[in-house]
Amino acid sequence: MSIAVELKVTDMLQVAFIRENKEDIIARLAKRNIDATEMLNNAIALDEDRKALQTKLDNKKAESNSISKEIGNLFKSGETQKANLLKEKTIQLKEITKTLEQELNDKVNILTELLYKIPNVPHKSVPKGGSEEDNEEIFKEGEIPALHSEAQPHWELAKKYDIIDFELGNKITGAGFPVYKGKGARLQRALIAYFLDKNTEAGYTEYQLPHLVNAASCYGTGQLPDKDGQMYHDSRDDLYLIPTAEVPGTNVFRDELLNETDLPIGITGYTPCFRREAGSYGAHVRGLNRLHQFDKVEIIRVEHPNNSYKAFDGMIEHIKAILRELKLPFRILKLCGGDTTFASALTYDFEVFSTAQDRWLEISSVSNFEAFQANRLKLRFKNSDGKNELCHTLNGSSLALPRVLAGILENYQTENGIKIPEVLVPYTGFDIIS
RNA sequence: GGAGAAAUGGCAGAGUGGUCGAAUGCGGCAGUCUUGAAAACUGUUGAGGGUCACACCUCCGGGGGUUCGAAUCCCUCUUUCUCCGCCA
Repeated sequence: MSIAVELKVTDMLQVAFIRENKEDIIARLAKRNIDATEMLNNAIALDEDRKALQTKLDNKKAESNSISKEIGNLFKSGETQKANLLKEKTIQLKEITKTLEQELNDKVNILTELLYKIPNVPHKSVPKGGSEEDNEEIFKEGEIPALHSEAQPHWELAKKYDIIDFELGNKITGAGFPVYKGKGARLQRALIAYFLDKNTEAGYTEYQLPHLVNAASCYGTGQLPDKDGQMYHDSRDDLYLIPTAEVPGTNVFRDELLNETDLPIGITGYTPCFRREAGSYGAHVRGLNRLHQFDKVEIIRVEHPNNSYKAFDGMIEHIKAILRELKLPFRILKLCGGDTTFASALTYDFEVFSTAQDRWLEISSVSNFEAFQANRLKLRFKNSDGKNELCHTLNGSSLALPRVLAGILENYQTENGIKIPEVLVPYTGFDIIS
């Protein structure tokens, strides 16, 4: 199915932006190691064609409209013969408009499909780079604990204390679908409740969202067409299992026209996330490091464009505060162009140090999408001039469960068992797993 | 699953073939009044394409059809509501 048909996209706002900022866009997309010159030129050329066709068609329609009006008047004044003569003429016009319409449609489809493949333009501050090697560490905090000599990675601990069963998940579903048991399950639930509480305290409204979404929602946030194949898809009903709460959460605002005073909006929600992770394998995907199904609490913001980067900073501080409370050593990376996701203009990743694995684990990703998603979502607000303007959208994990859990298990392990971070004890009801 | 009703601008809600992009109300914006605000009154206010600006074109849930002409008639899909049935 064509994308344009799926989404009824007629909005060409993006092309106007491309035309005016072509050089700047090319320079910035170069940070993603993409040479967009040809793509942008194509888009502009296609749009020129589109306009020409549109004008031609419009003129034919105008002609046809005025004749119809005339016919109406002739019938009223009883000049039937004249009217019938004119009818002949409109029939010819109809043929012409029909072909033009078809041509225009095809053109729009090609253009729309092209536009959907252009990723967001990175923020000025984003470093150029092709892979995670080029990410910039911009912040680091917390002490890396000195573990006892028998310290183990979390998958060994999970087995030892019988709190996560990877093999059982294998039987029931397949690899990457672990089963949490006993205190493991309880700890998981505690973390979810704790994160949601922290987020609502910070002013986010809690939502419970659908775990399956339609294709339009996936286009809205940019998972389609970019991530087709990475999502689980039910072809019978053409629904996708959500890869993140970002998709249903941001699509709450699809096709909305807000008042300026409605902004900012912040929502939070817990959902499981489903990812096919096609193509990933190896030692780094052991245990909880990479799963097909995992839990995550997400925060999502809709902001006035003038305020979105300030809001971004606020989200970073919010997540810092949570990690401080959990007393986990963490660092923040500014992602380089190549590592920044398709829809994002600026992304910071939070990583927790896993002492037993001696490596950093990504536990949160905070992004400002600027108007990229809003353009696809048709999410606008009426500004003080009375004009409709695109909002900015942001989101971040607050937080992703499995690796936080891995970090806790590994960093809090002692010879007597795994201690529970103080702030979680009210939620778990126990203070050690032994 | 069965029967019926409905889908119109930011919201509510009129409109059954040309004079309808669409009454009216609310909301928004501007003004009068006020020290300021509220109330009241006056004016203004759908979206997109296109243009230097006009003109012009498109949009009344989606798609298709009838007609010279469709918000209005027909078909179809989707969604919502009411009643009945079933059910965690």
